[in-house]
Amino acid sequence: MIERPHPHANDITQLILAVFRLNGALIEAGNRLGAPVGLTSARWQVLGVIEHGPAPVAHVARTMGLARQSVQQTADALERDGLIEYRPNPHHRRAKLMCLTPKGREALDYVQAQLAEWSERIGTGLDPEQLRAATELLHSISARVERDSHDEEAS
Amino acid sequence: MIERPHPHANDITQLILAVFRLNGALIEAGNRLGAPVGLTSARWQVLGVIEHGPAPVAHVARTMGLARQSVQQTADALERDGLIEYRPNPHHRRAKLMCLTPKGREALDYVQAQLAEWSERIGTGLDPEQLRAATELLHSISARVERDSHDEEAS
DNA sequence: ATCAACTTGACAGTATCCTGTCATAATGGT
DNA sequence: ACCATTATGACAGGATACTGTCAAGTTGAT
Repeated sequence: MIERPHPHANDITQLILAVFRLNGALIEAGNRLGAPVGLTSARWQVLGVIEHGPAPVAHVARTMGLARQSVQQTADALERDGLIEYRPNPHHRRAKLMCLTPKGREALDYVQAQLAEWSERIGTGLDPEQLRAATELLHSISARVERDSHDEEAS
Repeated sequence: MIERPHPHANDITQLILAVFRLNGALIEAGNRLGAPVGLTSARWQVLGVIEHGPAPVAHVARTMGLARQSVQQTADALERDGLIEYRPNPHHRRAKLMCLTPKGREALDYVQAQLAEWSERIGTGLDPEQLRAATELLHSISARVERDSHDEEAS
């Protein structure tokens, strides 16, 4: 009799705990990384989205998979700190464009340089195949979890 | 010439994004799961820790890897909702013990039953070997990230 | 026994995410 | 041209995490 793959609930639980833990560690690392230029994970991730061209808040939110309002808060903070500025949008009167200021550009450059070094430190010695396999597995689980949530809410 | 495993920064970035996405999906799923009995992910996870015996807030926080103060807020909310109650601790006058009330027990039972079904739905068809391999990889990355953060803060 | 160090809960403040709601701007079908 | 729908920013409020600080309880070294 051939056993169909059927993981114990425990295998999944362990993976979930590992995801929670890594998530926390990554956010903390991101905060440390941007701290010298006054950026947090949330803030430099927003800057990264408008790096190659201005965009309205709602567009950035969609790109990042966050609520419009969350990004709005972050963006307002970035404006207060002078890292971005809002400019009129020729195509939409309400949806002002978020633009990097020189100060924002400088801060983002710093973070990206730090991030490159960090990736190098973290990644050396890891097997690229395993990384890609794990990434694929996580995606497939995300898809299942999201679909399951969606199905339940429909029923 | 044998290539030493040396992942592109991109492989790591992709894994990080997958972790963020799955983390979000899991929290949302946990919230949905406990909603019928008024529990969120954060709350039933706390209940789970004191399931097999009362414990003070600080102990629960250590178990969960959270700050004492975060669990305190959750615990106070659980007490307001009548799911736990604080009892005097014979071994420590300040550190009151968090105890499940019957109402809390009932809610936790419900969540755990739901969780079992959920794990079943999510887990079927996944390869246990891959799950364990991914878990191990995530742990190893967590360890690297945490050690890296720790080293930087020391220097 | 005393005192320093640690632990604990409490309180204040902050960051980041969320939902809900509103008015205004843009869009598409009739 | 009109109107319903959708998109957007603004504002309010809540949940979950954090740090910092304080006073009180506990513990251990001397």
